[in-house]
Amino acid sequence: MSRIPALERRRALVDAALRVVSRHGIAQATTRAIVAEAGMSLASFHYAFASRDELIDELITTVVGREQQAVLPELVPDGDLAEVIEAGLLRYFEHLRSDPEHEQAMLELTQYALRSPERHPLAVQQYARYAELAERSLERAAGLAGADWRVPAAQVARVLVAFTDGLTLTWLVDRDDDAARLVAHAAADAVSRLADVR
Amino acid sequence: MSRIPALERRRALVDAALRVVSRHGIAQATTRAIVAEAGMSLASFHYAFASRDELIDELITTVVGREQQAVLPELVPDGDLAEVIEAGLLRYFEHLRSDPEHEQAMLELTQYALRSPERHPLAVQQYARYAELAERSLERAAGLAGADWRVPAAQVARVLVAFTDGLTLTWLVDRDDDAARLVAHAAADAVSRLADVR
DNA sequence: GTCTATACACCGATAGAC
DNA sequence: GTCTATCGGTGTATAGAC
Repeated sequence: MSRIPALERRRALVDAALRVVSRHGIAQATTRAIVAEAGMSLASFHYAFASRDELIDELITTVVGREQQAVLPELVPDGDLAEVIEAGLLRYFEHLRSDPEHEQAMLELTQYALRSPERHPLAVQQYARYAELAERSLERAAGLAGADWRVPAAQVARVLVAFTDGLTLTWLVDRDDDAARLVAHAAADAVSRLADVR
Repeated sequence: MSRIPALERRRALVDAALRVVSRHGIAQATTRAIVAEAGMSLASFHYAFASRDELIDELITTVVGREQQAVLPELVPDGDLAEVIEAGLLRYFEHLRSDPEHEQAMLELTQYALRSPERHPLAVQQYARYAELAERSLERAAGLAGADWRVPAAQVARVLVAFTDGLTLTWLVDRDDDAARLVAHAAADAVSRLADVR
């Protein structure tokens, strides 16, 4: 068989790599650990990927797209703008609580990418995706609540991404649900004030 | 000489380790790289520390205390509460801009600590210190601006720490100064609304 | 106490049998 | 195409000369 098995193999290895990074961190995600998780031999790895770095690159890029649905999903059309945004943030928070290791893995992959000039663009692209997704949600939220952004929505989106990151990181450290919900509430309030009610 | 040289050696190694982590990331902070940075031999390392992990633990704890001054310094007594807080956040942001690698190193050390049960408490302690420091600043800020916190100041402090982290992480990725300043402004606005003016 | 030399485990990557 | 066996390199840690 020519190419499709190789692609499936790559996919299986990327999935296995994500599981290993989630469970044990990127430092422990050696090629050996990854092929063990995927139930393959070491040589099969290098048949599918030229190097470990190549797999990590693919892991970073593919994993971002996969998570797009969960991070900022459909907004509930009840309430004013702040409430709509807060509901979105709380929904993300529940996603974080249900799979903390996954978000921890995402943070580690980001910081890993920041450490090499060749991979830094991957992190930039990753955050651009986040911001793009947040922007669309914010525009829908403003539409639902009958408001208009005073600041460009793209910039508001960056603020929202920053708040989400801060919530994630601090919660991963202290696991304080109340504090996280307070962050969500305060962040939603702050972001909503960047819009005018029509 | 008996003990003081050993302590000085430990200090020199911790300093060297921080420089290596800042420049190249924790993954590259091998014992070899650290002793090279400190100008020592490999054996000298294990005379001062039982293991690499022991040094990393000491690095995490000592480095937190050192940075306390810079993170949230004296507040300027002009303006209302939001302005006072924003000035503090912007001051932190200038600190971040002046030495990005140091803050990146702090984030990496935190995430490193999160990955092992024995070290997780170090991260908790680290963030407790941050929160404690932020709490004192917030109380002084409320005093200056003539306001009272509706929510316990300790909880407000956690929100502020989360916002600071989010600002740090997103700026390290995109290096967008305007976006970071917008985050600072929005965060200061949000946090200030958790207080009542007297 | 401080060095050089080295033990031993594990890393990424590859050769070569099948 | 897929495996086992292995290479060359580097990691942490230590032994032993000085």
